Amino acid sequence: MGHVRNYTMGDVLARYKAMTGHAVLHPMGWDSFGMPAENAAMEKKVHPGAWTRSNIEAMKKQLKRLGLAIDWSRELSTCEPEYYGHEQALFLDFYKAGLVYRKESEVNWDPVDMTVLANEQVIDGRGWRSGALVERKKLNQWFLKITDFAEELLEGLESLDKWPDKVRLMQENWIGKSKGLKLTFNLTGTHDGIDVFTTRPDTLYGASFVAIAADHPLAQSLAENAPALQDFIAECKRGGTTAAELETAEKMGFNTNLTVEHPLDPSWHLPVYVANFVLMDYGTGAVFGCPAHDQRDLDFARKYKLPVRRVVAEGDVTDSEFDGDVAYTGPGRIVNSDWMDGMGVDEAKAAIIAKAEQEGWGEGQTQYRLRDWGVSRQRYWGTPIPIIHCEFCGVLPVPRNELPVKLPEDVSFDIHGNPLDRHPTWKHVKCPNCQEPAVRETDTLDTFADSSWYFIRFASQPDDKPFDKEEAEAWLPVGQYIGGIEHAILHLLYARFWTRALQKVGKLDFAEPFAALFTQGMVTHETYQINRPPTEEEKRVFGWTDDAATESVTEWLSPEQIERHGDRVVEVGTGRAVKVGRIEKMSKSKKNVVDPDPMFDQYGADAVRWFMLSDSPPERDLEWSESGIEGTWRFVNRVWRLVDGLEAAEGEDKALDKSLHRAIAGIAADIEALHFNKAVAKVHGLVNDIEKAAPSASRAAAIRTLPLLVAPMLPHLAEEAWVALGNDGLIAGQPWPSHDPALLIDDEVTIAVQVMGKLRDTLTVAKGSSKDALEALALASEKVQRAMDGASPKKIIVVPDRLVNIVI
RNA sequence: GCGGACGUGGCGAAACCGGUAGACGCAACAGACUUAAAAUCUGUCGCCCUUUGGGCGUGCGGGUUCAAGUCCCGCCGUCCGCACCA
Repeated sequence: MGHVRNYTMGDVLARYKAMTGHAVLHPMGWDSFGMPAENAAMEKKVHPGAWTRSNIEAMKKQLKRLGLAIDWSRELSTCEPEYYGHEQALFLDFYKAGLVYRKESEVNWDPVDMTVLANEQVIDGRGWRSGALVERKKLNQWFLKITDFAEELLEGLESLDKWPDKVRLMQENWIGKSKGLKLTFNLTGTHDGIDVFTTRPDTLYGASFVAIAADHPLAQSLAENAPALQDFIAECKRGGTTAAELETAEKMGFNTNLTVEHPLDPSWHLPVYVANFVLMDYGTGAVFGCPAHDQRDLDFARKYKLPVRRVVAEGDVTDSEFDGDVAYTGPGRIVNSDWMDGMGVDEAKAAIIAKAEQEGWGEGQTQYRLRDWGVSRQRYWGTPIPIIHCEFCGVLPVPRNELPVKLPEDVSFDIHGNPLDRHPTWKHVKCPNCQEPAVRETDTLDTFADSSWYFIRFASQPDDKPFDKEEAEAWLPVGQYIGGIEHAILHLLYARFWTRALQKVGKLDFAEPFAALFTQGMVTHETYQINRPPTEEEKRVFGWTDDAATESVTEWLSPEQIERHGDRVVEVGTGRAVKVGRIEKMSKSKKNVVDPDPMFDQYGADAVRWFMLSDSPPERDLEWSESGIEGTWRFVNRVWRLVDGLEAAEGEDKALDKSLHRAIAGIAADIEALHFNKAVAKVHGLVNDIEKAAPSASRAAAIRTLPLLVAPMLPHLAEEAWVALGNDGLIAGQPWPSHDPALLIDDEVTIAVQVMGKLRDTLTVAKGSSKDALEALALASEKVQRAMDGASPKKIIVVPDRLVNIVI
């Protein structure tokens, strides 16, 4: 249903835009590589390709029933070599341009299944199938240099004025530009130093330790002769790789017993720790800790009993000794900092950067939180990375005339690990340079690569290259992109990067792929659970004894498996009590899904479409309900009855004319703004007015116009109505009806009359009445006089055509 | 932990630049039609009271203003994202 909602919105817009004279390209494709297919292969013993293609067929059938005005001639599927072969060509273009490189990076490693796990396959620090404690392991992996574009991607956000502010802000934070100081702490008694990046150089006098990442070269070299440190580093590597896990893990440190000199006072020595909360990927992999003004540093300092020195005054508190467990990160005057005392935070930052640069122990630097895009996946169901590794010639691109590098079909998922790596023949090739035996790269590309350029392929799809520049540029950038908020950062940022990368290698001449973005809400439904005794099978598998087996198993139920008797909810058939759970996004795992097909059967596609557009604003979640779909079905029938019962009549109905012309203008404006729920409300309003009106020429005209107004939303009904009203051809080709602007203006308005801000009366007056006239009318009102209770007005506020407020 | 949002009747919501809170729909209730039911149609529908009137009301507590759902400050609650799900 989530897709149904998404595509219905796009379809309404596409149909409306066509009616208003625009050339519309409304294509459909399948982002069809990825883990679900491999999971299905493991669980159901089907080939990922067969599983994927049959899903696509089923979904396509469903979308066709929904009545989408889609140009199916441009359909594409990312798992077919006709698509991913071109992607491999683009990858090689990027490789040639220096936008691709290899480096070591950590993955979640399941030591039992001997396989790499995705973050979602790590549950509470354990592998989802094996239950083994997950470790972090380093592998050589491929990266795209998105950081080369960090500044551009940040600046580009400003031009995206048709994107939600929220998404732009999320991307801005993701890129995470920060200005600070990179400085070197000299290791006491040596000529070596530790480079540290800080955004708070103003707190340098509050430093009480230096911490380095477990992967930091210094930590690694110290560990060579220190088993305790080796153990500590191993400890740090336990657990997942996600930011949430790393940052919520308990702060741990290992004292190296080394010290560094404070750059502003070489006689002041700070201890050096290896710490689990310092990330090698960000900055220099080392930080200095100022506990009084950073929460993480404070937690760490309290745990290891390190000094906590206040260097920013909190209000008038300036004591050197810092109490409490909440760091102060707000503004204030610098204190206890020698020559910086009395400066503001920003002033101090600038001053110390200047001093560091002058004295040569540091320099001002801009850092980005954005990391390069790791595109390697140790999986089968993805685009093979077109690279060959030769023992003698090194890393070589696959020759262009050998593309596409196709996935082998004969693979098995019986044992773990990457099937491409295990395949007996696939990876063994001759080196294109020296002809000696060599091996293919067995990593495949992140599926985000597939979704980073599919919109270009929609616009232009020649056989011999990924796209034709002129043809693609004729359509692009995308005029309106509709997707879920879950894509706010990664997909949208990668696609923006990919487009820029194409621009850099000369394939395209624009930077931003999506001119306008809309993020729609999810379709949700209640969840249902029952407790039931275990089956014999479950007892056997889980080794439950008969005693233990009296404990019940909790199971999700689908909406068809429950029925209501008043307030009671029970399971169909068994009558067991059902626990009604939270309203959540429809998902197969919680079984709270509603299959569109039976709904099409029962109510028709138009009623389903209307439901998707009604009530909830499109950016918010929509709760599916049985009574809701019945309501929309009734409405579709009402429209049909109006058309079916049309009688020719004479005479003008001015009020209905106004209602019609307002609806024409209002519905158009709402669709343009993607306020589909408001457009639906306006259609309801018009239908109500038509039903109430007596027969007249105006009423007949309104009924004849109605199908055009609902055509983008209810295309099937509209076509039927069009024919029933005696018109030729398809309504889909008709222009949107025009409206008379004169009919949108009222000659009378109802204004509010308040006494002391409270509503006491309303008055209907001629539009544009003078302030004096409104004031006089308001004071003359009996209700107003009663409310004033003899008091005399002190002040009267008059907002023409709006209200009068009398202050006494 | 960091970042982002959201909170209005029984429910989904609307309310443009601060100017009549609750348009429109769902559910519910009453009535008409019917032998009956469904469908359809008509009406009621934020809460409270001393009911041609009045008081209260947009998560909670403050503030600004003639006037606050809307602006400001502080809370509370819920949801989403966090780089190998897509």
